[in-house]
Amino acid sequence: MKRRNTPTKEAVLEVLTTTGKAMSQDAIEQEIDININRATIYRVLNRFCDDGVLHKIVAEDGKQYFASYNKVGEQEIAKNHLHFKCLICETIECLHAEVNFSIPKAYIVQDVNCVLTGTCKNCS
Amino acid sequence: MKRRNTPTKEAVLEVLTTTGKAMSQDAIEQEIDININRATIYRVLNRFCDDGVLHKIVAEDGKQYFASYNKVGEQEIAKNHLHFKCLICETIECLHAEVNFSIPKAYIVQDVNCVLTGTCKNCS
DNA sequence: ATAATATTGCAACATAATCGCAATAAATTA
DNA sequence: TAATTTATTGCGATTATGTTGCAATATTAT
Repeated sequence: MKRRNTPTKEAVLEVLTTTGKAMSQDAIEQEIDININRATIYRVLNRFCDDGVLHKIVAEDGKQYFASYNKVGEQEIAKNHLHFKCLICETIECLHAEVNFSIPKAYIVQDVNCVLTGTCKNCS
Repeated sequence: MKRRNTPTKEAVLEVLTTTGKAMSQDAIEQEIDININRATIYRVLNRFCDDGVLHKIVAEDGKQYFASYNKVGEQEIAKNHLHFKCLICETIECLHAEVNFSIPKAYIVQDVNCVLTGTCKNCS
């Protein structure tokens, strides 16, 4: 399905690439000047995920957070990376660090979803 | 607050220690013969978590899964361990494997929530 | 047996996320 | 530029997960 450029998409993507953090739908909505419907934001976010522009993280609060692979002024983040949720500033950050583990080789790993919780470098 | 023994608690704990898997509230409810209210199951599960008997995992579906630290006939599982969600049999398993990562020391890690997705040893 | 209070069931509530459908708007074509 | 196609949006309704208040019940201790 062909994509079209809309103010909504641009606004959503702009917020995420600027902060470089993983944000929830309502946090994104608050950061955008224009009014965008909740359902629309979710659809835009999910479409970006399908297209490999964004990725989705589910935190221990059960909510979905979305983050760009490209933060402005930084290198692109790897597909398999860690996430850090700070309990102080309540942001979720993508870390340039791989997750390592050793499990029996009978297991076939397709995806890694790893969220660390604690105090981030700005708040410690 | 003192705890009391009830049929509900026993039934819930029995299911989880027998399977050794992480289960959601509705999965637990289905496995129990007697009828137990949804809210009650959640309260029992959360109380067990508070008491360190169970632990809670949030999977990428945003749902909570609960697992015992002690599976019958197996060694106790460590606090910081991996979880594996099989896409075939749709179970969540606690793995006897630690998560390793290296991040800047400014970060203070309090908790690790790591769920691998793929095909488990029984389904591969 | 009685009293104290932990536990339960029920209903209501809160929140996250999705979906159908009609209206709108972007991109393509004439 | 105008017309056409169809991707996108907004709205409302819906689903699902999880929690909470409150009265009724059941467990434990006296």
